Amino acid sequence: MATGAGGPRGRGRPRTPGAEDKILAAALEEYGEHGWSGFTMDAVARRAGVGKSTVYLRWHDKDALLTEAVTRHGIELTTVDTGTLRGDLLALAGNLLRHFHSPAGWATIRVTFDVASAHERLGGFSRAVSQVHGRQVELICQRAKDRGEMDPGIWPGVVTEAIYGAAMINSLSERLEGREDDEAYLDERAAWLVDLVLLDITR
Amino acid sequence: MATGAGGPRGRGRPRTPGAEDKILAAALEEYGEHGWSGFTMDAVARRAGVGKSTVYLRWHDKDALLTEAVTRHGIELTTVDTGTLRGDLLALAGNLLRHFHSPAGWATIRVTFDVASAHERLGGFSRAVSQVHGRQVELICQRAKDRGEMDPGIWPGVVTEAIYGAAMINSLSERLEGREDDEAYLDERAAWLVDLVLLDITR
Amino acid sequence: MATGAGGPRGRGRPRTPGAEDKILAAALEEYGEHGWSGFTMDAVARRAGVGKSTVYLRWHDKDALLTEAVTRHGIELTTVDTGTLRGDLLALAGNLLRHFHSPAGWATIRVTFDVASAHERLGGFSRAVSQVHGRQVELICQRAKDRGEMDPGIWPGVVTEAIYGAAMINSLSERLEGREDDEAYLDERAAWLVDLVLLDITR
Amino acid sequence: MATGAGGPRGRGRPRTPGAEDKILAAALEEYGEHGWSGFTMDAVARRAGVGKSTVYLRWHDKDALLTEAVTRHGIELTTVDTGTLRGDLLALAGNLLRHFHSPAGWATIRVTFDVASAHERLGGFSRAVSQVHGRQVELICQRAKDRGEMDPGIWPGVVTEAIYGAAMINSLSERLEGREDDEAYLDERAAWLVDLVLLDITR
DNA sequence: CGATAAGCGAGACGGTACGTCACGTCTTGGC
DNA sequence: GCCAAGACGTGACGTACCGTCTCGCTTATCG
Repeated sequence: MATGAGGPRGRGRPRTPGAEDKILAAALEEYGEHGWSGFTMDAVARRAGVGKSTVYLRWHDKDALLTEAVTRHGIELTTVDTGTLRGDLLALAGNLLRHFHSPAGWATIRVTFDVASAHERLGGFSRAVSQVHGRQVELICQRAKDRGEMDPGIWPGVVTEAIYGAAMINSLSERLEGREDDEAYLDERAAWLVDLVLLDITR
Repeated sequence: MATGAGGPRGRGRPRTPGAEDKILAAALEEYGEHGWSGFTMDAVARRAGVGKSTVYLRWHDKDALLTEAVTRHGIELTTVDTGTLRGDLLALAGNLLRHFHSPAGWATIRVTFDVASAHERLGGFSRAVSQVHGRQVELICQRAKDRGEMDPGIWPGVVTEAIYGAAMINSLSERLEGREDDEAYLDERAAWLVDLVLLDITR
Repeated sequence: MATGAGGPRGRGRPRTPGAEDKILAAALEEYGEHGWSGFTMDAVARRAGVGKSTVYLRWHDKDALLTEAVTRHGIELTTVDTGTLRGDLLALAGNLLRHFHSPAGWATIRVTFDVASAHERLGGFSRAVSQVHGRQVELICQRAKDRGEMDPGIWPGVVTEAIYGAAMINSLSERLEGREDDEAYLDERAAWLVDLVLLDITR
Repeated sequence: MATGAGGPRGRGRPRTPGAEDKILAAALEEYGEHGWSGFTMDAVARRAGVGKSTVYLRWHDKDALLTEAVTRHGIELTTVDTGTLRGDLLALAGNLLRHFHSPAGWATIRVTFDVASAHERLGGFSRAVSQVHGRQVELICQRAKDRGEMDPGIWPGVVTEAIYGAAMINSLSERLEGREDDEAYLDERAAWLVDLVLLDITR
């Protein structure tokens, strides 16, 4: 992961400010267009208009770059406090479905699976994904529990797995079948999904 | 995909019968051990004890080999007729969870996601996955409908997506957290999942 | 080298009579067109209209085939008894120049040089070339000595080397310069060459 | 042929200075030890201690590398001004005989013949050989003509062909017969050859 | 005549080298 | 000391050819 800003302000030329964002964006675009094979560091550097050394100065290798590129965009997921559990979950599920249907969101999924396959280096990324994504659901559940909408004994992971799993499989099957994006359909699926989850946790 | 059997019985030396299976098995093992990067055709050929030409004679490139290796093993999933919808779904969910936790099953997922990302060549594979996996659920649902256990108006795709999505996300989260396999836990999850689905389709 | 005819007349199907000549001819043509690199056994077999096994049944490997193809054609060189040393040498030199300018003759030279570079297996070929070519000159010289035209003390090798070396370098330089074949020029060169040799051996 | 030195001084890392010489030397050694077959680019790169990309960056393919390797060493032939035509020719003939008996010189011959067979790409190499080798003889002849030792009407090519052809055939026949190198014999042959040429051009 | 044997065209086989390409590192001059 | 450019050593890619092998077939001799 890139060395965060700040630091003791070294002596030489400072790192070009916009470089990191340009590179991360280029990485995501390349990954989206060409997939893992066909995703080359040279192409990323060329597309970002920087030299390879600038890339390798910030990320140790290909995996690290791609992982962070994907994490950054996956992290943008936010939730709103609508006042009801159903409203919160509806917003989350809708965002998630839309996210997974976007190139960046889809890339997130793929990288997550790749990372989950490599036992050695999953530390940072899995933690990031688990925490960032899981945290949102925990917040929602906590609010619901505070309001008395939800049994305090229920583990929020159940909700997380249900929503994320459904969104993932939905996105996958649509892609396999070549279906087109359809906002109304996504909303409908979100509603169906949330009601199912509510049914389950109040069962 | 390898040229199917049969044909007009060409004139030259026939292709070595066992070669394809050996190569596919070697491919799966290599993929399981080393992941996509680190999966090399030379290693597959060496492990299978064949020359590279023998591999490339059957599969056009790395992707094609891996795709078929994974499809073959993903296709082995079968179901049993236990006499009840719940029993059928329990067997399916249990098999699926165990499958996705195995190296070959996990590889299936990864390759499926990769294939779903490449719009050009998903034809054969996505059809295979959709049909083979979807067909099992359709059979189960048809039997349930015949027995009057299930409302004929329900689209089996709902069941498929729920079970596969849950199995997938479950396998993913276990891997991300480094959890170990646990038969009892898998059975418990399967039961929980099936009951959720039943709750949904009888809602 | 191919097993000559005759033999005890085995039991199985006899070797197809014309095959050897077809293969040798095809080999020479391939060599002439594509050189050593680009000279492939598959192409030879295809051009000759036979299977590879038919080729390998007769020659142990590529070298052996090419060597014999070239030897066969190099061996066709014959001389005539014109009654005078100068006439005999003129005929020989003319034939030789023409031979080296033909594709087959040029191939002979190239293969000879290749063979001369491989110390292990030059046995058969070098003997063939030395004897076949050297023998002609020896015969001419013997007749000349018998007629009293030539000092018996002169080693015929001198004549051989002079004529063959000149013909070889002549052919080489013409090729390097892209000059076209020219019968009259060849005859002129032959005459000049022979007179030079005569000058030398009567010196 | 490798891009000559100089140039506009590009921006990236300069090509490693010694690499070309190391590679050319390694190529000659490999060729000398293993001949054309058995001459592999991997082995050349390994022996030179460089990567294959470094080789292919400079030479387009195997032929180009070998051709230049041989040209470089063939070009080293120089002559001395001994003050007499016979002395100059003796020195040249001696050098040439020794050159053709050395592995590098012999390789020059072989490659020259190969190049002379490929009509497409003989441009650079044949010109190099013709000019470099022919130029030496022209210089010798010019000096002889200036001194009045040689009829100005004689074309120096006659001398070139005679000396080079004799040296070539001599080296070839020695190799075919497996004769060992013998300095005294080479000098004797050189003297005999030069006297023959002198006899001819003063005839 | 049928059995036996070898040649034959076709082409798959295990290897190995080809020439290309990407990785991650290193080395310039310029900023 | 960061940067763009690009050469470097390494190693996998997918192709092509080597020399061997295994088919089904043909063409001979021998019993």
